[in-house]
Parts: sequence; C-alpha cells; structure tokens
Amino acid sequence: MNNKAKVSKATKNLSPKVMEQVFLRVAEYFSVLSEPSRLRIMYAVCSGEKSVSEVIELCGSSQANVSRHLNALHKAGILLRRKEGTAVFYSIADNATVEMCQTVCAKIAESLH
Amino acid sequence: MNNKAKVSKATKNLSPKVMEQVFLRVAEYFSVLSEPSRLRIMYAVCSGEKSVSEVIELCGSSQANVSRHLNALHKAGILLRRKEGTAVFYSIADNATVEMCQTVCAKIAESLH
DNA sequence: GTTAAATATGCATATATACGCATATATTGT
DNA sequence: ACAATATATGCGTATATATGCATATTTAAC
Repeated sequence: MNNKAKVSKATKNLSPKVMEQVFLRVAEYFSVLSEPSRLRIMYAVCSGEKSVSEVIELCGSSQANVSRHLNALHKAGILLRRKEGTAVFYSIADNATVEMCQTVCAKIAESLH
Repeated sequence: MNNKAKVSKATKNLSPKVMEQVFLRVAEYFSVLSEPSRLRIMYAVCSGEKSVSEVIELCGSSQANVSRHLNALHKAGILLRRKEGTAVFYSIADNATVEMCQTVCAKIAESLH
C-alpha cells in the first residue's frame, strides 16, 4: 500500500464526531506553525539540536519569548526536549514537519520572485 | 533534479531579509489553516467545487461566517472563486494544500487511536 | 550555603480575529 | 420597478495570544 492509500485509509470512514476532533487538533497544529517567531525558531533548530541560549542568539528574540515558543513547539510534539545541567536542548521530533515547512517555504519563496 | 533538491534550492542562499518575508508569508499561510471552521470548509470543498450555500449546508455554520472564511481561503490563494449568476462557487486552487492537510489529518487521526 | 547562569513563568497590555446580528450589494424572475 | 435569493460586509464583543518586564526555579561552581 502506497502513501496516498495510507492517508486515504486514515481519514476515510471516520465518524463526524471524530472528524471534528481531528479538525480541532489539526487546527492547533497549524496554529503552532502560524507565527513568524516560531518559524524562525524551527529554522534555527532544523539544522541540529540547539540550546535555548543558542536559539536566542540565532533568532534575536527575547529570552522569555524564545522559552515560551520553544515550550509551545514541544507541547505540540514538534520539538523534543533534553536537559543537560542548566541547559535545555531542543531538537526536531519529526522530520515530516520540517519537510512540510520547507515545501511551503519553497512555494512562497518562488511566489516572491 | 528531484523534489528535495528543488526545495533546498528554493530556500537556500536567501538573504536574511528575504527569509523574514518568507517567514511572514508562511505564517499567514498556516494561519489560514489554523481554524477548525476553515478546515471543515476545506473538507467540504476538496471533494469538488461547491457554492457558498452548499458549504453552509455541509458545514452547519452561519452564512456570514462561511462567506468570510471562504473569502479568507480565497485571498490566501488556497481556493478559486467563480461567479455564476447570484451564486459563487469555490474550488481547490492547488492540490498540494489538500494533500498536506490530508497528511496532517492522517497523522493526527492515527494519534487519536 | 551563596552566588551566578540558564531557563521558565506570572502579570499586564496590546493586537488579532471569530462570531452573531443586522444590513448592504448583486443578480434573477415577475 | 419590485420582490426574492445568494453573497458580502460593517459593527460590537468576546476570546486568544504575543510580547515586555519582573521574578521564580533549577542547577552548577565556589
């Protein structure tokens, strides 16, 4: 079974009640990715695991904001968290999300030409 | 050149200024998809062109809301608009968006089990 | 134990936006 | 011209959330 078939199978035959749950969750998921600050953070982290401090440097945003955004991305299951001493490291949980963002970025970047 | 290479080429070597523009636009794009009401509408329309009235029936939302959401999806370039008499028909502009939504829906649906 | 460094969080505020309600606009049929 | 239908929009309100500032919490070093 190819990927397309898998997707169809996963979303077909779902009750309206479950579909509603899915829509709610998917909306939350996209919502996390609908902030420039968080996309900037994703861009910083997608090249490899980064500490909060490193993300702050790379993104030029405030410590409080970066911390909150990283937490949001982690809560959404998009970033993994790892503590080491006083530092906290974040990394990409699922490459599919990054690939999706890159696809969208590429489309937008083209349309800017 | 395969798709992955194309994506890389489209986003690499962009100046920080342009990247910032891209992040803004991508955030807007995801923002449009971050509402359950609009996802419901996408689901209604992705099976084929629909008039506003049909979408209202399928989604059970108010006329004013459906109209506004359809307009938002159109403005974002996600839906096409076609007038015919007093009716206005909306349809999917780019299948890539639908496929992306379906992929995310499938992932979420699986995680609900 | 105290200090310093890294990270998280409480609070206030400003901004965005989804929705309901009413109304405007456009098109068709009489 | 008028009425009916389909769609869009102005306005007020409630809710969500991004941000800055200050402070709390955690861990390491001394």
